[in-house]
Amino acid sequence: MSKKAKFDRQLVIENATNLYWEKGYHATSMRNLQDAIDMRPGSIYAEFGSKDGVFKASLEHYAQLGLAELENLRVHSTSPVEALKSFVKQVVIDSQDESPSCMCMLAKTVAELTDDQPELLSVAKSALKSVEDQFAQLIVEAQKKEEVGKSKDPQELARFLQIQITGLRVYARTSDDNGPLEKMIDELFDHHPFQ
Amino acid sequence: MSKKAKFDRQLVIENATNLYWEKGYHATSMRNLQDAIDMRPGSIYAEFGSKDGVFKASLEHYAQLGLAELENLRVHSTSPVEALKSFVKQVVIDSQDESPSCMCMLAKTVAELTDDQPELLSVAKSALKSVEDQFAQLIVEAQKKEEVGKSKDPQELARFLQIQITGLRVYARTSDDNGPLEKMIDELFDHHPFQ
DNA sequence: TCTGGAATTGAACGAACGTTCAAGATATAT
DNA sequence: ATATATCTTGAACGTTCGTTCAATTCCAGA
Repeated sequence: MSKKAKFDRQLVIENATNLYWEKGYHATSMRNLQDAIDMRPGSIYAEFGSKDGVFKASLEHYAQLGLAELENLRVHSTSPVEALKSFVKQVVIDSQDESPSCMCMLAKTVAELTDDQPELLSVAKSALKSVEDQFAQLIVEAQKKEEVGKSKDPQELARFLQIQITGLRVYARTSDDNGPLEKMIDELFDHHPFQ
Repeated sequence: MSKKAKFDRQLVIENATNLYWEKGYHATSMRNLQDAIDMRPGSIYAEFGSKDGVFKASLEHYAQLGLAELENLRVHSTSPVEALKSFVKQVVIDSQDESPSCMCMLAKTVAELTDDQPELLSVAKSALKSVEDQFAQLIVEAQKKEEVGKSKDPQELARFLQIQITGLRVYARTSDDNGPLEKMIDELFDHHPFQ
């Protein structure tokens, strides 16, 4: 019965994500959002409830993007370690030109928001945790293939990787020379704690 | 001749820094600031020119704080490497309870701001660079004392350290278990690229 | 073809934003 | 004691904020 919504929810969330990713939560206004997703306030509030609602949907979409990309690299690589290395290079190096921000949107959110926004904060934190868990799974696979020593704790290595990525991405934002970054990533998996 | 300003500029900047450090640039309003530093708009604008002016002064004050702390650890340690390790532990572990935010204010700023605020961004970036340069100096000292191999590039190690700190601090914000962090910091200087 | 219900629109709301400035207060020099 | 240069105050400015909602548009089912 009656009318069907005419906007494409997936596309709307994509556009919202790109805007929030670039500008961050506080610097993005509802009017910026209205322009970016081409919806009027009434429709936005009917669909998402609030500015926070759109942001939450964006965070979740962003996390899915990352997990999907990781999965994509996994199935297209023979080696789990190579998949991880490609992922790191992609987010640290390639994202500088191709993405709304060279920062990880989740890290950016965790850095920006305070406990005034507990729900958004917790969405970002647990999304980071899921990515870390996927890293750990890939490391388990790597151990099965003897690419990583079996005495290593996968969760520990995954945490290490997460920390490297965050540090590298922030650093990438402060510098315009990618040379050192490439080199650091190449060496990442060749030394402690990986080897 | 005539009247002297009655507010304590140093104290005002300290309070402003703590507020901006906690909430970030965009989430801090001039009215928040007025309360935190106990000044009325007229006086603030006479002294700092704008919200950006206060923020810039805060960034510079924050950077000086960090450099001073590093210097303090240097003169009170026999070993440069120990000074660096203490610094890392202080900013990553201790800052969680004692500071307005467990994030580095400079990294937080670099992550939050876009090129819409080129001057503030560049202040934050170059402050990060000065800290990195101080790290490098300490590493040169460490090399003289044979605590670090002389074949290593001090600037490279300094960059590595900067990246570790940033990564660790963001991670600290996502997790409430400091155990892994302590361990990672302890191991930081015992492996590649330091050894 | 008509109609009922859902989706869309955009003007409008009160609040808060960064900033200005005239009026008042105050310390110094004479 | 008075004059004056400077600092302080806080009301007010125009703008933008997140959000609401009555009016309108639109389409599926009869």
